[in-house]
Amino acid sequence: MTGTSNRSVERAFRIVDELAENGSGRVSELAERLDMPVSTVHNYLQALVSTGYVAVEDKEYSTTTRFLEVGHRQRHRLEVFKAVSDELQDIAAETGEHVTLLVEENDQCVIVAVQEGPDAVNLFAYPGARMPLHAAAPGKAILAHMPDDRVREIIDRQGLVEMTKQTITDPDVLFDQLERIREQGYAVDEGERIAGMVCLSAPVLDKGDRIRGAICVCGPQSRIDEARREEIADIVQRSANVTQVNLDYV
Amino acid sequence: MTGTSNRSVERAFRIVDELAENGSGRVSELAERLDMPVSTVHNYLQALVSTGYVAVEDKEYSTTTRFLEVGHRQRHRLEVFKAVSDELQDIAAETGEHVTLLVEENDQCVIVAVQEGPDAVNLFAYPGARMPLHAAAPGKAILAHMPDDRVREIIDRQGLVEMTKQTITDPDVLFDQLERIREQGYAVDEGERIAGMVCLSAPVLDKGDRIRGAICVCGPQSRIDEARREEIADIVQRSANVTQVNLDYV
DNA sequence: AGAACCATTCGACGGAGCCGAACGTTTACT
DNA sequence: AGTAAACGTTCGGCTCCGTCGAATGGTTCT
Repeated sequence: MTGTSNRSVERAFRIVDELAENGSGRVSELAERLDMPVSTVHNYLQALVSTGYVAVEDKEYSTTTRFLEVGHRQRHRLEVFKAVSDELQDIAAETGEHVTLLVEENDQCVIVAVQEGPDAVNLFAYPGARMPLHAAAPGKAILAHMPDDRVREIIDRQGLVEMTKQTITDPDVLFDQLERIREQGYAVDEGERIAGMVCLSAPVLDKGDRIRGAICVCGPQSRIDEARREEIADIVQRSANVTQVNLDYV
Repeated sequence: MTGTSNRSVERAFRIVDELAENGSGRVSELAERLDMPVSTVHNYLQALVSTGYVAVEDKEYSTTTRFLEVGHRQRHRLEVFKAVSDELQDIAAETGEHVTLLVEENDQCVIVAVQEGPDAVNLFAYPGARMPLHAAAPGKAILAHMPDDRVREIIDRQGLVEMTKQTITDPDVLFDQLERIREQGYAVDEGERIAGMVCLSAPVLDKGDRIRGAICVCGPQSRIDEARREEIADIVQRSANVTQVNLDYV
C-alpha cells in the first residue's frame, strides 16, 4: 500500500472512467476534460483500442462490451451469486418490491444483482452501483457480521458520510445498531440512504460464519407499514437461509 | 491505426485479461503465466488496485465489480438495448427457447442480452460473449445489412474460421446467403456455430437502414422442424419490427 | 476560398517505469 | 518446534519509453 504506482495505468483508467461516465467522447473533448495534452490522450486511446476495451466509430471513442464480459465472468464466480439463484426472483414476485443482492468490496457496498417486482419503484440501482456500507440496510447487515476492528478501520478510512438527515453519523449509534441487527437477524433502514425509502435486509453467511453478502428489499415508506415490515423481514431472512444452505452445497 | 502504443497500458490489460480468464491470481502465478518479472507484475497490480478495477484479498487478486458497472452503463446507452425492452422476454415465453440480442463490435458478433425460455438448452451464452460474424444466424443477419466492401474488409481481417463442419468458409457461398437473407428478411443457421443447434435471427435496422443489431432464437435441431422454423422466423421478424419502431421514437 | 477546428504524426528530451537483488513474511515439510 | 523453500514486498540505479510541442493533413464551417 505504498505510494508505488504507475502513471500510465492510472491515466488509462482515468480515460476509461471518463468514457464510462459520459458514454463517449472525442479526443480533444476528453483532453480538455481530463486536462491532458491532446496528443497524449490520442496515444492512450489508440493503446486502449488495441486492447479491445475501447472502440472508435467516426472519431467517437467509447467503452466496449469487454467490460460487460469481464464483469459477468467475475459475477459468475461469486459464489453468493450462484447460490442466490432464483431466490431474488421469488422475493420480487412475492413482495412486488425492488430486490437486490449486495456484497462488500473495497469498503463499499456493491449491488451484484437486481430483480424488480411488479410494483417496484424506479431506483437508480444497477449491477455495479456502489453505496457506503453504513448508510443502507444491506451495508449494516454486512458490517454487523464483520469483526469490530474491521468495522472501525472502514469508518476510519471512509468516514460516516451523511446521505440524508436520517443517516447514522455517530460511530456509537452505529455499533449499537449492529448489535441489534445481530440479535434480530436482519437490518432496517428508514430513509438513511434515500429519503422516503424503507429497506429490509438479511445477511448471507457461509458455514464459517463469514459474511458473504446481503439480500435486500426496498420500497416506499408509504407502502411499508409495521406489519408489512415484519412480513418482509421474515421473507428476506428465510431467503438468506436458503442461500446459505445452497452456498454450503456448491 | 499505426503501431503507436503504450506498453504500460497493454501490460495492464494483459493482466486484467488473465484475471478475467482465471478468476483470480497471485503475484508470482501471474508473473509466470504472463512471462513478466515478479516485481513488475506486483507494481502493476498495485496500480490496478488503486484504480479500483482490481481488488486484493489475502494476496489473491481479482477483477472488481467496476467492470460490471462500466459494462452496464455502456449497455444502457446502447439504444437497441433500450428499444428491445421486454421483447426478448416475450419471445422467450412464447417460444420457450434461448433468446439473445446481439450487436456488431470490432468485427465480431457480441451478445448484449440473454433471456432463457422455460425449455432453453444451456448454451455458454452470457452478455459480452463473442463469436465470429459469419458463423451464426445473427452475425449473418448483421453482415447482410452492411455495405459489401465492409463485409469484404471483415473477411480479410478475420477470415472465415471453421467452427463446425457446417460453417460457411467460402466467401462466395457467404455472399449468396447474405443476398437470400436480405430477400427473406431473416437468417438461419443449422449447426454452423454449434453442432446440433438451429438459430433463427432477424436484423434490427434504424430509419436510415443502418444495422443496429439482431434478435436471435436458438434451439436444438431435434425440436425445431420445418414448421416450427417458420413460426419462429415470423416471431423474430415481428419483434425486430417492433424494436425498430421503438428505436425511432426514443 | 479562407478560417477555424480537430485528429493524427513526428521526434527529441527527460523522467518514469523497469527489474535484479535484498529483505521480510508466510507456508510446507521434517 | 525448527528449518527450508516459496512467495510477497521494498529498494534504487539504469535505461528505455512515454511525453508533449509543433507540424501536418483532413474536415466543416462561414
